[in-house]
Amino acid sequence: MSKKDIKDAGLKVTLPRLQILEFLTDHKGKHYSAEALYDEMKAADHDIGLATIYRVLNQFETAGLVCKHQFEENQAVYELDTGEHHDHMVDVDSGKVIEFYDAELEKLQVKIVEEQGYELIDHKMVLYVKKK
Amino acid sequence: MSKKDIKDAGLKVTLPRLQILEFLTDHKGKHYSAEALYDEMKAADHDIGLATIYRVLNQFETAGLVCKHQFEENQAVYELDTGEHHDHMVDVDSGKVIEFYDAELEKLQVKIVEEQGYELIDHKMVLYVKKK
DNA sequence: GTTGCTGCAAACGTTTTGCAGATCG
DNA sequence: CGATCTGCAAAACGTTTGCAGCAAC
Repeated sequence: MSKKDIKDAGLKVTLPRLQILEFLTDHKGKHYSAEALYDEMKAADHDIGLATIYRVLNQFETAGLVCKHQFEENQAVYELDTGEHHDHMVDVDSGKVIEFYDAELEKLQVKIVEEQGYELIDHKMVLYVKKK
Repeated sequence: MSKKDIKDAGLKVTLPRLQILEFLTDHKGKHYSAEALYDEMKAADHDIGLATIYRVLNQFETAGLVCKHQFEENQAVYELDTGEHHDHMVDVDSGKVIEFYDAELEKLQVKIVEEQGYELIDHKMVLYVKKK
């Protein structure tokens, strides 16, 4: 139902937006940098400029269609937002990203911030790991 | 014991390095961007080029003398590494950074990665919070 | 037809680098 | 004195933006 999602975001349903959203939908759980997505689009014979990729990803992020992460400090990556919150571990050897969700961890975070008199708005968590 | 730390890192004890390390030592637990540090050095009448600040911070990070964090996605900040691990929460209204350590949280992370057959190498965690 | 979108190239802010001269040991 | 370091300016990097033409509705 990608067209509807774009429309609901108050955006025109254009070819670049459809193609990007379709690609991310077909690759749920995978993470792409703007540049990587640019190459993927080119490989699929979709001629989209890099600037458009950035613009569309930002719009999609605002609309809650994609999530943006910063696993490496110099480049952001994006993935489709499926609505199911999860955190990530990155295998430092292979670069592989593993998604996980841990209810206890989520609860603990709320507890920690409340102990300090705060309310949890958002969090960022990446575990860097290595195969045993 | 700042001179010794610099020497132990295999670096020459130069004025810029001493002045930067001294400043960070005098401001434990505070976080500075390279640019902010540059301004602080200028304010203290220490004429250090921005490129040198970056170079020295990178060398200090490699040597384990300072920690680098990415609270906002466009600018890294540095703080003295006191050897005591801690995580951070950022007040989204004031920008204030609060350090905390939670043993349970640390244990839980190890448990989570071990369940997946991994070993925890490092982690990155920032809680974005708001006063209640 | 009007509005909003796209591509291109140029601009941006942060960080890195090449190099000639200065400093450390 | 030799090795390393510094400052400067220029380059590099990922990302954003201005603008003229194009696509969507």
